[in-house]
Amino acid sequence: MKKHKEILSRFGINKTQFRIDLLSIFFDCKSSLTTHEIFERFNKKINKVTIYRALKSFEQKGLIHQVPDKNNLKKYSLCNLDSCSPDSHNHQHGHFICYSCDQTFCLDDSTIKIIKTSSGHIVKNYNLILEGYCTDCNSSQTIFQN
Amino acid sequence: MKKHKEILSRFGINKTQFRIDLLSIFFDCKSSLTTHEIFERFNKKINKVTIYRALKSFEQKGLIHQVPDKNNLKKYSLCNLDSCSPDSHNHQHGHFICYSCDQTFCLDDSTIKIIKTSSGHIVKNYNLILEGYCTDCNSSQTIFQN
DNA sequence: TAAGAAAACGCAAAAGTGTTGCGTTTATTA
DNA sequence: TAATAAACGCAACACTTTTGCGTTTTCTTA
Ligand SMILES: [Mn+2]
Ligand SMILES: [Mn+2]
Ligand SMILES: [Zn+2]
Ligand SMILES: [Zn+2]
Repeated sequence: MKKHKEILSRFGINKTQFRIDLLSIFFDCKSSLTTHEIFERFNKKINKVTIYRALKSFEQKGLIHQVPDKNNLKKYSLCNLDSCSPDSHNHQHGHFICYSCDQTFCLDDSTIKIIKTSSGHIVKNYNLILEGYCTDCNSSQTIFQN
Repeated sequence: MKKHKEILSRFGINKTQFRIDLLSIFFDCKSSLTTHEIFERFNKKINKVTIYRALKSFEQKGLIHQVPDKNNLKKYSLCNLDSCSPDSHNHQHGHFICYSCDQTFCLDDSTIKIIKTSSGHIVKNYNLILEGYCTDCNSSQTIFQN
């Protein structure tokens, strides 16, 4: 799509077919993506090293950010492209991790409100991790409801 | 120490020398520990597999809990031994991760206050991650202060 | 639009973390 | 003290991620 090419240019990334497709996958994705999930979406036609390098580049340029994952995998979500750049990622939002499907969802500011009082440390960024059962898993597995 | 042996018994873990030492390391540690850091503290005299299995056991029995880590490593901190057990871990506290030294600190309840409004998900647990510069790193690297 | 430079790519190898199987040792229980 | 269970060391393995290098593609600019 035209928009995706324009974004890659703006963030200083060469417009290869793979990177255009990768960006559009992130735009379509409601939650977050692991390397393996991306590999699957390309029907294993792309080299995994290429995926790793693209993700690292996207992250450095401010397109995507890592999200917490219970299985210690690298997992990424699209940034707010207005507030992130090669210079700095600016994230003040929470993440929801589903016990059942392991997906990580970004939560927007309206979903959570945080009030923090002081400690001895200098806080530059924060991330609230909520754990539980996502809407999809909850509706299909009422056993977990209480 | 006597206290550590008593705790291991109470949580159903055999009192081997290594596990006694491991527990006391966790008691001494102000922040959190990776497998590698534990390996170093034993001067590489202990097999890494033994460390992995001890950590898994400690976690299952309710002695330690995993904490978030920027490098996707397994990292653990001591639990509040009054509120955690083999049956369930009960954590509602935040963690502070230092950009400079990578250490993860547990924050007690008085440090943070969280108010969360609803989303479509069912929340079972939460963990607030604060990022920035810890007191030690901050005092030695004033360049980061602003 | 045709070089030349820079970025991205594929393949192979390696590094790093964590797991599993199995025989042996150590601790607990009775 | 003998039987049982837990913990241990070693070797092998699985898996994710990184690095090196030569090739291909994209970008720049003249
Ligand atoms: Mn970002
Ligand atoms: Mn706990
Ligand atoms: Zn789910
Ligand atoms: Zn620090």
